[in-house]
Amino acid sequence: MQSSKTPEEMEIEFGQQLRDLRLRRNIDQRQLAEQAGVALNAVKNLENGRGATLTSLVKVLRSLGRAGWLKTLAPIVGISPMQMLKAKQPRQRASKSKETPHV
Amino acid sequence: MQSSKTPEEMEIEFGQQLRDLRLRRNIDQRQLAEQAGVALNAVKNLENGRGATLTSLVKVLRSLGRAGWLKTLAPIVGISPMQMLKAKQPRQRASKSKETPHV
DNA sequence: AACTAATAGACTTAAAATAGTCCATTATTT
DNA sequence: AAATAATGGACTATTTTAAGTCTATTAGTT
Repeated sequence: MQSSKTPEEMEIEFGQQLRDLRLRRNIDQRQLAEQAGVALNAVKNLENGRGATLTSLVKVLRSLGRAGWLKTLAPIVGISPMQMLKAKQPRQRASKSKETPHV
Repeated sequence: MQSSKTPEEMEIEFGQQLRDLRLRRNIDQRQLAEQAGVALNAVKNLENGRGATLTSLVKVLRSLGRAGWLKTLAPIVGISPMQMLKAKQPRQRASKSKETPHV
């Protein structure tokens, strides 16, 4: 079942997590902004889900020591060593026959 | 050891993961943009790490079925049931004594 | 209870992203 | 190998965010 949260709600909840991480380090928004190299307003926007850029997010995550999280988006789908031998080079573009897999 | 990648590099690698997810579903950028409710350019920006908004990212993630990933940023730090009883309400602001924990 | 400091919100200007369109390039198909 | 379709890149106008500053509120301290 899809949680059917709106993008706005999701941004707010996401911001709460960012705040959580910051508070665990016990630094205020101003300090975080400084360390991350963004404006105080950028941090406010992120934590309150009021709209932000991916760049601001990345800088803040680095500053919070959670940059590694960004690498966990697309988990590797492992294939057996035997199959690996005859594995084709991965697609670089979507193929013509539409609507296929649904992973 | 910090990977010391620049924010720019990180955005590019992140975009490659987004592309990966899209290709697993075998849909093209145009289809993804439509489904997500963003412009084709927004998808291009995301996948090529050329700058994007958090809103665009959230919409695209939803469309790719990876909205749940957004909830995994700040893992819960569990405490024992006994300690839970006397647990104070969590901080809502950073405290005065600066530079403390380093989680 | 009074004080202090962290955060929210509004405002302005500059910078950046979105949306829409067109053309060039290149992977994939046939 | 030729045809087709997916993607990259550039461009313009519009919208959104960043950055900087100020004020109001309120959590946390003393």
